[in-house]
Order: sequence, then structure tokens, then C-alpha cells
Amino acid sequence: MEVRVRIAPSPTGSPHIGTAWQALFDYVFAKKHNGKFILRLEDTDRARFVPESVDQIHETLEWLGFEYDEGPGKGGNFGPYIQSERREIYKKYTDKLIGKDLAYESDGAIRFKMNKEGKTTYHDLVGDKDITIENSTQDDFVILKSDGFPTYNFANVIDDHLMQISHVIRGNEYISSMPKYLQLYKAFDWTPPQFAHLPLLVGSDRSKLSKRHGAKSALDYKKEGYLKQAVINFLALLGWSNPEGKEIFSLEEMIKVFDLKDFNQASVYFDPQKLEWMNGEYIRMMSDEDLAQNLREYLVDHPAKDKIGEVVPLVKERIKKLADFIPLTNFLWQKPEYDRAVFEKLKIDGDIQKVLDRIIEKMQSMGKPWKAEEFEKTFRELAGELKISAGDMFQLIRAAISGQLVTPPLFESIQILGEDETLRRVEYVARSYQDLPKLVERIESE
RNA sequence: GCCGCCUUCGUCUAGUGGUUAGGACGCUGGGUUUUCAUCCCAGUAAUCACGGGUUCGAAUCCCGUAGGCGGUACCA
Repeated sequence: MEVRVRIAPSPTGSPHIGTAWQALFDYVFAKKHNGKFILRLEDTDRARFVPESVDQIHETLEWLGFEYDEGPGKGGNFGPYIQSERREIYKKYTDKLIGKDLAYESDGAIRFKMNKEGKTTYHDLVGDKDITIENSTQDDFVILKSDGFPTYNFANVIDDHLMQISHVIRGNEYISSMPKYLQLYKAFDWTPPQFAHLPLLVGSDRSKLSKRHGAKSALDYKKEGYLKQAVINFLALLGWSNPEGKEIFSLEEMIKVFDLKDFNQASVYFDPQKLEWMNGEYIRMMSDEDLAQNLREYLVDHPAKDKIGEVVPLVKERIKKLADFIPLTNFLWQKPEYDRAVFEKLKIDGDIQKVLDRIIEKMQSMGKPWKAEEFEKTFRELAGELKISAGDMFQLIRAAISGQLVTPPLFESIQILGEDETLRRVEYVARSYQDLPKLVERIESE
């Protein structure tokens, strides 16, 4: 039997990271078994419907590379993949239940008659175990709302069957409702699919992840410059672990070794620090060319796109996400905003302006183009002469050309800046040092 | 309340009767380094929720308890 799995998000907002997480496992499971990955939009809650989120769902799947085989606007012989467009289908099956005396009207809605006797047992692929729920815990539930839209409880069963879904992979908040679904399958005399209930992704307070926690949308991570490979790898490690013990692995490797049985059942907290670390790992693993390409795509309005490639080797080991590129390299393309407090942090006794004048002198006397060894030798000697440490000497030059104490390697930065611009900046600082503003607060908050 | 699921370092996890309970993130210290990073080394941290069993031996099996979470919607 063909493996067919679906990701069924509700367009109620930009999909959060938990949706992406579930999509990953659906996608991997489908690929693992040469099956189909299907997208179905569950837009039956009119009150919570957010039109833009449809595009955001598509953009999220597209970004992560989870291309669906069937779904809205794409193939499939199973009717529309948007539930609001399947209303006559739900109506038809509702009528069938009414005909069988298994459903009835109540306040304008249609309810399913639950058999509350006995227990329901099903096998869950996560944990590879049977779960039993007493039917007495269930009530006659609404299948068709008074507005004519079906409820999740009804629509998911109808659609999963009609779309020939083989494995339902979803969050474990649905376990308690399994008697409802199974009785529905039975009422239609349908064979239920297999079920795999994944643990819940939780926020810092250990409750179900939601906007309440300020849960970011998956696309927020894209905006902040996280790489899809890193996000996928990180997500893969939540609730699941690579049986080979690897922490860093590609989607392809994951597909090879994936098995639902290796899933945990306990709720999982998403640690943003580890994601950041992993993103840094992926950035460092990338070739300079790939990183440059990613940065150019990410920094749409960058003022010096043609220079990005040149700077990449200097920043590759210094950025954890693409957005970090900006504060680290801005000074290369635009005049820094100088802050006297930055210079005062240096342990240089006496007159900084005089030191700067000596630096200018040396720079003017060095033959162009400046050579790294000569540059270093020259300023080490000057530092010795002026009785300041070499470290402070270079930090002073760094601050003079960038306005910052943290930059990519000094000499390489100067090369990108050019000798003339470097000199101009040092001269500017020497000349206007006393007039530089002090913006201590801003510095300390960084 | 009732029903269900879960419970190993702060976090993500390995572990399926015999391990000094391993790894990763984080954190701390050290080395490399003209800054920051990277890289390398070391360390920190889990009485395996608790209490009973079973067993020569239990994180691993059984029972109970507690706690957390989820469900109990004309939300999904």
C-alpha cells in the first residue's frame, strides 16, 4: 500500500515552528517510504481564518524545501485540498450518518451519536504501543456546525479517508479524541489509517507552544537569517534522535535512518540557543561561495553587494546567523558613528590624539600597497615606543577605522577599506576627537 | 473532577537487567589569537520524579503515589 501522509495546517496565522516541525516528519516519513506528502488546508474555522496565512504556509514549506506532491493548486484526484471548498462532501457524509440514524440535529448543528459503551483501543506508532480510552469519556460531538462548516473532528476523518491517507501523523493532543475518529470510521465501514501521535512542542513554561509564548513563526527564523538546513537539523533533534548518534546530519541522511519508533513521547522544549549554535555550524560548513550567495539573497538592499564575496572569509567564523553580518561589517561601506566612550575603554594613558597623530605619520610613510607584515611590525614598534601594549595599539586603530572594538581581522578590513579611506578615518578621529559624542549606554547594551 | 500521555544533567537526548549513567547545547576555566569569533583541552551539572516490590543485581521489569502536560469547544 502506498504511503500517503498529510500536513494539515489551519490558516489562522503564519505557521509557527511547531507546524514546520510536524511537516518535517511528515515529509521525511513520506520520502522514506517513497510515498506522497500532501498539503491540506483546514480552514473550517471562519472566525480565526487569516487570509495571508495561506501564502505564509506555502512560503514556509517552500523555504524548508518540503515540496508537496498533492495539495492546493497541485495535482491529485481527490477533489479540492482546501476544506472550505469541500463542503458538499461533508454535507453528503453527514446526510449518510443521519440516514443511518447515527447523527442528529441540535441547535442548528449536526451531532454524531457516540457509542459510550466499552473502550476504544488503537495502536500508536510513536512508542509502538496500544492506547485504550474509555468511550464513556466522550460525548455526542458536533460534526457539522450551524454555519455549514464541518468540525476538525469530522473533516479530518472524511478527508483522510477520501484522500487515502495511510498514516496520520499529528500532535498528541488528539489522542483523547481517538474514540470519536474510530467510531466515525466504523460508521462508514472504512478502514482507519495508522496513527502516530507526536509529542507536543512546549514553551518555556512547558505548556503547548502558542503565540502566547511569543512563539515565532517559522518565517521569522528565515527573516533573522537562519539557514533552512540548520533549522531542519535542529527540528529533527526535537523528540527524535539520530540512531547513529549524530548531531549534525542532512535531510537526506535523516530520511535514510528515520523510523517513527525512535520518537520520544515526552513534551519537548525548543532551545533557541542550540538552534543558534547549529546555525553557526552550518554557516561554517558552507563554502565561501555558498555563504556569499546566501548573504546576497538575504541582504536584498545591501549597499555593496559586489563586495560581499570578498568579506565572507573574514566573517564566516564570526556570524551565527546571516543577520549578524550587518553589525559586523557595516563600517566597511559606510562612515562609522564614532563614540568617544569606545576610545576611553582602551587602556591608553595620556593623549589619544597624540597617539593617533603618530599612527597617521606612520601610515603616511608606509609604501602603498601596505603589506600585512610591515603593517604589523610598524605598529608593534610604535606601540613599544609609546609604551602602550600592542593590543591596545591595534584596538585603537580598529576603533579609529570602525568606531567599534569588535570587527573582522584588522588588516584585512583595512585592505577592503583601502589605504586612503583608512587614513581619512584616522585623521578624522584625530582631528575631532574632543567633539565625538559619548554614547555609553548604547555601547553597554550591546 | 474525569480520561489520556509523559517524567534521565538547566535544555535536547543516549540508554531496553550488570556502564565510573554517555553525547550535544549552555555555563566555567585554560590554550591558540592584535579585537571578536573559530579551533583545541579540561571542568560543571542527572541521589535516572518519589515509594514499594521482583532479582545476586534495576534508569531499565511490576505495582502504587506525586507532579507536569493534553483532552473534556458549533478551536484545531
